[in-house]
Amino acid sequence: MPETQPTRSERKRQAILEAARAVFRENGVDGTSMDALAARADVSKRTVYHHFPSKQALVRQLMSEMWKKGRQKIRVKYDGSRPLEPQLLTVVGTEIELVCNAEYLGLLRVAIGHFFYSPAALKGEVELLPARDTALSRWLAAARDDGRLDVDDPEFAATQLVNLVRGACFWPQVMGMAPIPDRDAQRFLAEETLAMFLARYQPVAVQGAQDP
Amino acid sequence: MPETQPTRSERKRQAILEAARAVFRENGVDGTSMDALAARADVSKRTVYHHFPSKQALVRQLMSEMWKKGRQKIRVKYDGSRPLEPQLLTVVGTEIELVCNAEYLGLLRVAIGHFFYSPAALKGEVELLPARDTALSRWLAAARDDGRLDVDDPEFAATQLVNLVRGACFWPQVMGMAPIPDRDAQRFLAEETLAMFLARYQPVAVQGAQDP
DNA sequence: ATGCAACTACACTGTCTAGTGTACTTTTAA
DNA sequence: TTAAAAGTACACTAGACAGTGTAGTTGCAT
Repeated sequence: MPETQPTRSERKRQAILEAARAVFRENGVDGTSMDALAARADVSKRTVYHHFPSKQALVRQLMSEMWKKGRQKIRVKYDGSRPLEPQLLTVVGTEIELVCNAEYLGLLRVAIGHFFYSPAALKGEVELLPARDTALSRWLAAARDDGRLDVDDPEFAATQLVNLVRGACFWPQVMGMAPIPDRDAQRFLAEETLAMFLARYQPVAVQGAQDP
Repeated sequence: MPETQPTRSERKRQAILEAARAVFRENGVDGTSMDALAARADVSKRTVYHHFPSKQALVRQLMSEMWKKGRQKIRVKYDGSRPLEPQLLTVVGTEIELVCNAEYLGLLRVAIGHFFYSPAALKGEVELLPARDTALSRWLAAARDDGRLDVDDPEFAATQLVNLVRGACFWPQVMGMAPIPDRDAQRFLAEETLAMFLARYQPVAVQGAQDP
């Protein structure tokens, strides 16, 4: 059988969603007419309305896609038996990876642009990120209770950490003012972020090495 | 003479600008009709068009106000004869103050919302901030050449510094997702930012104190 | 082949809004 | 006082756009 498994209807539907992702990211929801969207998807406007009852519904579909993506791998479990640095590097690396995902970033841009003037709605849509914050702050609190970090306020420290990341590879990209960093730049950012964070919060070694 | 010095015309003009600042910040330029704006300014729509030939012109006026505000006090001069910490604290404090100014922040929100989908225009309008970045990175380079900071890449270090600030008191406020921090919170942020930055980049003291 | 669901072209409605025209009133400056 | 400048109310034009109605066409499963 040829690779074109999905039915024509399904293909059209995907073309519409694909076009919506692209054109909403570029010009915004309000900046895109349904006529323009249909043209971009190479589909008649009537077909768009066949698949989605309204523009709002189309937007909601994209939002729920994004929401699913954002929920992946929040698991950050503190492990007292493993050295601190590689654990934290994994956490930071995961955060960077998520946020450097082109499709996720694009959808987030759509959401932020669309809800810029509805702070309540925006807060709701973007609060998958803060959910990660609290996971991180719990991790930090665990490390502190274990005597391996010198943080007074794990919540504040967590926001410092994510601010170092997001300032470099989230906000500029959401604003469309900088390209997504490549692998090397991501690795560099992770390492430097970790270095700064540990310089601030890792207890000074009392005598010998902590991890032999 | 009574305190009402300015002419009626001037008062109307100011009322229009004031209303524009408020209503554009809340609902965006595109989300605000000229009728709504006139009503908010308690002025007839025709009067708005007496003072400003078009909506665009009104927006431009607000942008140029913002631009003027943003240009103030970029002077960061490295002084080899003064201790490092208070100098840098001043720099960080100034950055925080600017960015916590309600009116400036409001105008920047208008600009960002308005130009969100015109990255080129947005870049132009917001690049007063990056101008500050390079001033800061020159400062850091000077401190390094003086042997008082251990930075390899002053530009990167500068963005780390401003990211710590902006992640806390710029982006959330521009997005309308957090209130402007009060004096105490600003001071706390400045101190913690400085502490983290110096923990990372201040050379370890070789023997005695560096500043007696 | 045939019937149905999906698709297309296109005309159309209703609403919103930037900006204008006009006739009249109020403020201000000479 | 008076004339011009500024302001007001309100009706209006023109364009954009979400969404609908319709009549006819295409793809596909039986």
